[in-house]
Amino acid sequence: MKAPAELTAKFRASGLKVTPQRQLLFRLMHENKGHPTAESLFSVASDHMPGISLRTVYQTLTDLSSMGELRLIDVGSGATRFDPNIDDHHHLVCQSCGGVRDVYVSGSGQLDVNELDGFSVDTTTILFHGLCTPCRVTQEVSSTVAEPLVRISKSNTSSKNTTNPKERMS
Amino acid sequence: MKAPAELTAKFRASGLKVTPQRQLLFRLMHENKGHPTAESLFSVASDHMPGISLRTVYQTLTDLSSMGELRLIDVGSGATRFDPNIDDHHHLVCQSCGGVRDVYVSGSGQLDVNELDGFSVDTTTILFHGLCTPCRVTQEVSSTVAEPLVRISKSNTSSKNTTNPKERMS
DNA sequence: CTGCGAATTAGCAACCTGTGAAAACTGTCT
DNA sequence: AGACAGTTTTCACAGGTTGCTAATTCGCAG
Ligand SMILES: [Mn+2]
Ligand SMILES: [Mn+2]
Ligand SMILES: [Zn+2]
Ligand SMILES: [Zn+2]
Repeated sequence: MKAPAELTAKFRASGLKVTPQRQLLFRLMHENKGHPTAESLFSVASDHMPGISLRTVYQTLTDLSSMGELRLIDVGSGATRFDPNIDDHHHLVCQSCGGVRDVYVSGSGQLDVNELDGFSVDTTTILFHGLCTPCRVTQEVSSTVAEPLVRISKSNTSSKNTTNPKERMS
Repeated sequence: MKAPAELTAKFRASGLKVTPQRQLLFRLMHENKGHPTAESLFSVASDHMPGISLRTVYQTLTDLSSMGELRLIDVGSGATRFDPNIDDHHHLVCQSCGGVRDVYVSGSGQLDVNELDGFSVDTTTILFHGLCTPCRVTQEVSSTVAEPLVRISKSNTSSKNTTNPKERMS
């Protein structure tokens, strides 16, 4: 995403006003290396500017995206994610923690598609679903240790073992 | 998706009962060549069995999907779509009418991904966004005819020209 | 055939994400 | 400074999906 100063100029040039809320969001997104949801960005923005509304966050983000300064991505996790990276890239999505990471793919243009049959492709989005390293590790551990086959114990010790990798894939 | 008879067996083997509702849904999905939403399937099911509940449709579809007989796909159009085709395939999504069509892609395994960096890929989903033939045609037409550059006319003839291709891509 | 436990239904409530609308507010231009 | 158009905020609400409960039905193992 462009720097706040450039966005400011671009907004004004488009007849859009540059408000403190927008400036804040310009900055937060510009500095952002991840793929925040509106809600998570709202939460961060609220720390800097209490009182800002979620509606404004949505508004500004969709403005930015329709100006091509931002990409909207949907990894199927419910909420739309906003991507400050507008390079041609794709995403890794961890099935365990939900983390999303950028990935650059070569050869996506040479995909052999059958029965295109008149359909004209505009953009291609690729999602790689799998496990990020932290999640894969904890999974391996818990699978080697796994299930003590129910030894003694009177009341099945409620297995609240939903391992929480707390990784940073945002 | 497997045939109703096989699903019946599989359900019973899993200790699930085979009710008329489930049988109907087995059949409707088995015969389905598209990518229905829960709601649209509910609507069809209701014709055959008035009184069936949307809740049951959701229930059965998620049962089927967790048994691997069905795939859940999210093309970003709001509602989850249920795909009876569990072959390894991908989708064309029309940006104009929202239609979804199957497409078989070769070479998706040989995509060169940079910085995989420990992430282990399980499945890859590819969405080709673009225009289906009917939509492309009406779009071309309306763009060659398009915008008479405002000639005379007193009141800009309200361009209610949102062309409705009514195609069958479901 | 019977009985038990599962499944369905109806009628909600709740959740999440996102949008529409109205009223109050404020950036920007002159 | 003043006017006006664009913005923010708030609140309501829609769409999709799941959760819950109670009452009833029903599949199916024995
Ligand atoms: Mn990205
Ligand atoms: Mn499909
Ligand atoms: Zn992970
Ligand atoms: Zn179309």
